[in-house]
Amino acid sequence: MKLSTHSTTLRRAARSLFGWTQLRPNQLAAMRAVMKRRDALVVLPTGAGKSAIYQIPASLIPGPTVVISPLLALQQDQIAALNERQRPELRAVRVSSNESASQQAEAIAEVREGRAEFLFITPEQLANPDRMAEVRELAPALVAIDEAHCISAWGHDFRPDYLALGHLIEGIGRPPVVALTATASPPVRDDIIARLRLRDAEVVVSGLDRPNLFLEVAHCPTEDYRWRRLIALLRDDGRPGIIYVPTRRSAEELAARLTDAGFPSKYYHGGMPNGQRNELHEAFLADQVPIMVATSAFGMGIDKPNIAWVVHMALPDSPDSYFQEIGRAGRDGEPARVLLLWRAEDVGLQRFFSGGLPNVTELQELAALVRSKPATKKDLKASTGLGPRKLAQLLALLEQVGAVEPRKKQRLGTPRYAPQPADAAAAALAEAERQQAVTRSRTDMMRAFAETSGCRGQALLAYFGEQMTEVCGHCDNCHAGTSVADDGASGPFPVHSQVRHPEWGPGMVLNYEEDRMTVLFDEVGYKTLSVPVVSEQGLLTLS
DNA sequence: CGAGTTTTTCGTATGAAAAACTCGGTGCAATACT
Repeated sequence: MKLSTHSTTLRRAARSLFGWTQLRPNQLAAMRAVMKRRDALVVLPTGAGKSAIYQIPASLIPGPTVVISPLLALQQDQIAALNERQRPELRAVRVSSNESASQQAEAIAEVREGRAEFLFITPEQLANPDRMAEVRELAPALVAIDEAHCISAWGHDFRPDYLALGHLIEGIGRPPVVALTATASPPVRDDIIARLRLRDAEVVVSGLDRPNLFLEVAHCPTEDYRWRRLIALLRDDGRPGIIYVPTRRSAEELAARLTDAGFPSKYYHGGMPNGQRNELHEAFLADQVPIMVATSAFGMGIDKPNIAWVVHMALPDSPDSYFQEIGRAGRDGEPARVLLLWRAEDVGLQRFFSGGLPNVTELQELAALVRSKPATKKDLKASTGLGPRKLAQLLALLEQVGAVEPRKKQRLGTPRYAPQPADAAAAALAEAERQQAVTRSRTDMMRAFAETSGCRGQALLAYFGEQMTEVCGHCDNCHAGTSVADDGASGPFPVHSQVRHPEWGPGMVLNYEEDRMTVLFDEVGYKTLSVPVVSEQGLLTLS
């Protein structure tokens, strides 16, 4: 039988390459999809041997593998881990702005000549047409997208090349694609599949519940109370942990204050020099920094098993970020605490981060400019005087509404049946409003999580599309006895069914909790509705 | 959006209150310097 042949081969390779005597059922299922050259989306908690899902099949499939990974520091760790094994079929190289031109050429040559299996690269590199052609020449047999949730989280404004990944993969010959992440709610999964243009993808999702994490939330009326709760935890648990703060300044101030108070701490944020960041990262992994006070920059690639607690000193922007950040605790399986200390005022900052709306006139002028003559970003920057950040945001929006498309030689042009600039600008603004509504509704969901008196494990997993029938038993509310068992609470529409609201348009039913239901609407984001009202007034219809 | 800081305002002068202003996350790559 062909399937079992793959299984045997995979098991053998796992033993020979990684010394593993067995593979978990989810790992094996995902690897088999890759062996069959099927596209796959894999959602597994970190530490569940996610990288091996592409690495083991890659070692067996003829032809190189392109690994698209978002952070250079993370790439470096992954490459080091592979090359440490000293196996030619696992050898990894990369091209990035960190390498000189000759180093880059050498890396490409190694892959071309079969001396290396893995080519690590960023979306930004692939967006360069020369680079894309070079990679296409290598005839990659597989593309792995690491930290695939970044597509959804970063595409819109932060790193726009993430939006174009589907296009970029087609540009290198469109081999089978395997996308991997530790966190992806059902809408995020849909977004990843759509943007990567995965075909008939095998979706592997494993249990997301983390029973050894004790989930705790405290509403803090004052800053002083927040501080005291933090100190109480630190006195209680001397093991290493991470404190997440919302701003760089608060990272520096809190680390100093804690150190003064007898809790030696370091701080970490994106505004620090790279060398210093690397040193701190390494020191933390090596148990030399007991307490790290950090912004969200301290995140991906922190694979430290003995993080015993994670505290949030403000409401995170979304359950997606929150889950990602608390997931770093307790990887060794030991009991770990996660504590969210929040104030209603925290929401203000998230509002700011969710950004202002673009100017319609600027959008229209930009659309007209590209229409008059295809231009590079550099040309557009010169002729509009817009900053690079803003320009990229406006262009991404115009591209999404079909008013701009990438052309050869880094140029941007107008598609054949593109809307007129005025219409394009209006559509782009509407798209920006929609994105903002969805982003803000995620913050609403985060706040709802903080305010619930029900089971937090259940609430969090429901957000990620997992329906728990029992209470989690490892959160403050379960402990206090206020969690209500979700006895298969259900309502008029099945979970994950598509519905339509007269005002909010189409949406997806996500879960039921007591007499409320959560629906994710395409246009306005997450909304919580009362089930009796929905039933009595016929608010929703199946679509 | 909102906290924190600076400037303006009132006019007996002082300093207190009001108003105005500023700042706030995540990283790639390439560029401009030493």
